[in-house]
Amino acid sequence: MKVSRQKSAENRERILDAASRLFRERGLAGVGVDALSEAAGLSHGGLYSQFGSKEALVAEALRHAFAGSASRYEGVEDIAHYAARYLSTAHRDNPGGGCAVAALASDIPHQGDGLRTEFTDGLRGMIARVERLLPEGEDPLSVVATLVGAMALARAVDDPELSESLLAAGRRRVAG
Amino acid sequence: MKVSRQKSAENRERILDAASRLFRERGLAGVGVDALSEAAGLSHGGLYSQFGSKEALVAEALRHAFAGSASRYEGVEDIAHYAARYLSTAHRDNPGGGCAVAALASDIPHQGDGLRTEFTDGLRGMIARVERLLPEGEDPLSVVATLVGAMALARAVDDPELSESLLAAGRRRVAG
DNA sequence: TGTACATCAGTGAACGCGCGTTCACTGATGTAC
DNA sequence: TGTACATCAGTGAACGCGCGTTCACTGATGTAC
Repeated sequence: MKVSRQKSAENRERILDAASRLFRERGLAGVGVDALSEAAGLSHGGLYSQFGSKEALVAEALRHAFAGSASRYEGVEDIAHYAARYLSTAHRDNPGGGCAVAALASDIPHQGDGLRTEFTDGLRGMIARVERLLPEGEDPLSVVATLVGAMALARAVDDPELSESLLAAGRRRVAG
Repeated sequence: MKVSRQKSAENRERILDAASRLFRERGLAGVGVDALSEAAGLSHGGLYSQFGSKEALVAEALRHAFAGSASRYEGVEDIAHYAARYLSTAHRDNPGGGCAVAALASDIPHQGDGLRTEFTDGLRGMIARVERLLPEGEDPLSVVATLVGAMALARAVDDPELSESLLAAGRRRVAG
């Protein structure tokens, strides 16, 4: 059955919310079209009528995730505060609602050009956000590398103590 | 047909070489059993007779990759030299022969306990290697986070200039 | 050293399954008059 | 405002395909005598 324009727009938003969360939680290859449509409360056909292909949906979901990241650090005014929030256990334990760069970094090299461009744009946004908080002359690229690396490793290891140490070491290194 | 013990051991080694390379190049989910056995020159049945399951093979291949990493930095005597080699374009462009930590970091959180333990062991090896090169009091964890983060991002972005800058920024940060 | 035979690494057909995608269809929406 | 009808978001069955895995079989190896 047809559905009102507003309802359709709501459905689209619901798909993107679910997709961007699931992709960050389980990786791009770890979420199928069925899981995506079920999480959004539609049949997979409905999802195809909105996005046309899984790859197109992934690209939009990635942009959606980056838009959320941009707003999440708005009130932050110094790099120590940023690092404390980024390298927190709360962020580590909530990849689905967190930074898409840290969640998907090693997935991206195996993806198509469109996705890599989307990812690069999102990373540039993070770099710009960090740069505004740094003293003149400090390189935002190495700070971002440290933040992303520490978070990715803290999520990967199976030793909680080592995980905490990685976060703490990253915070110290970045905040000086 | 049966095969001599030596031939069988050679086959096992050949499978592990191919698997550890392919997994680092395409990710754990990106390589199927057929691709693995073809790369090693066996049927997939032969692969199963050696390893029993894909997950068991992945675990052994990961250990195999880490063993290679351990030997690759043997001659290195200071951290600047280590960083220059690790954050080189040669390493960036050869993930299949490079560091498994950087290649697989964000794959690992979605894997079973055995693999996470294997990964954690490999990461500890890298941390120990870095620690030996650092001056007293410097934290090897933040150095490793910077190295891994810079490499993962340099491989992910689609802008060659940004990629080079990420490597260079990491080298500067680590080497002082 | 030579013969008989059990072993078992490797073969290849077949399995069920979930993947991404297609498509004929439905029926409320929203437009034309 | 009321009626007629074209639109199109969403449904659900079906598709081919590649996945990981199983298993009856093969035949050279390596052992027992």
